[in-house]
Amino acid sequence: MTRAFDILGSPVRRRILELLAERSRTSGEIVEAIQREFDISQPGVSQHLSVLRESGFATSRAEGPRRVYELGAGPFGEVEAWLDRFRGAWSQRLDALATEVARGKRERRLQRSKEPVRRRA
Amino acid sequence: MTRAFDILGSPVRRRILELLAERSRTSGEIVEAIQREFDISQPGVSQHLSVLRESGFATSRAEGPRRVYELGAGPFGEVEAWLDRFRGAWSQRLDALATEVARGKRERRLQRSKEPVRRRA
DNA sequence: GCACTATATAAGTTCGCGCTTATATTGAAC
DNA sequence: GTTCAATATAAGCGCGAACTTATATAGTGC
Repeated sequence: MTRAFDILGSPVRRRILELLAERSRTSGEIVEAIQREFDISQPGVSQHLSVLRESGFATSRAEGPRRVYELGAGPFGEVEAWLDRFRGAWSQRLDALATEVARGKRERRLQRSKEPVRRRA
Repeated sequence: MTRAFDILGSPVRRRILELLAERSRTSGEIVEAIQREFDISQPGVSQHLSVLRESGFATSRAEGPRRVYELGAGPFGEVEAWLDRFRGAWSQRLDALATEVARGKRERRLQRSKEPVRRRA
C-alpha cells in the first residue's frame, strides 16, 4: 500500500494509467502518446512502465517484438480501502461547506445511485 | 490535483489524516501520536501539518496557544474523481481474476465467477 | 515586565526519484 | 548468420522533498 500513492504521485504514470484505462497499448504507443505531453525520453517512459508493472498497476505480455500493456488492478484496491476511511468524514465537510450551494440534502441519494450495481441479498 | 497524490504519498501525512479522521486534535497530540510510530522531530511533524493545511486536507484554528487540526475535504474530491476513471476497468480485472476478497456470497446465479471467461454484455 | 508552553519557521543537509545517455536484449526479416 | 526495430536495462547526475537543529512567534500566568 505504502507504495501505491508514491506510484500514483507521478503525473507521467497517472497519464499512462489513463491511457491504459481506455485500451491496451504497446510500449511504443505509450511512449508516443506520453512524449506528446511530456518532455521525456523513451527510456524514461520505459522506466515508468517498469514501475507500473512491478506494482501490478499494469501488466504486459510480449507480442512479437512489442510489449502490450494492459491496465492491472494492482494496489487500486488498497487505495480505495484507505480512502474509505475518509469518505464519510469528508462528505460531511463537504456538506458543511455546501451551505453556500444550498443543495437539497436529498440530492445525495442520487449520488448513491451512481454506484455499480450492487445486489442486496 | 497534481499535488494531491504527492501529498498522500507520505506515510506520515497519511497517518495524520487517519488520526484526524477519528477526531480533531491539537498539534501536540498529533506530534505525540506520530512520534510513537515514526522517528521524527516536532518540527518535522509541524512541516507535514503545514503541507496538509496549505492543501486543504486539514484546517486549523487557534485555541489559546494550541492549534486544533481538523480534517478538511481538500483535494479528496479530485482524487476520487481521478479514481473514478478506473473503478469500472479495475473491477473488471478483479472479476477476471476472481480472487481477492471473495466479496461475499451473493446467491444470485447471475454470475459464475469461477471462470476466467470475461463476457461483458 | 519575565518565564514557560505550544507551535511554527529558518537554514542547512542528505538521500532517493526521475531524468539523461549509452548499451543490452529480443524478435523478425533477409 | 547480419541488420533493423522495439523495448528494456545500466550507470550516472541533479534537484527537490523530508528530515535535522536552532530559533522565532504567540499565548498564558505570574
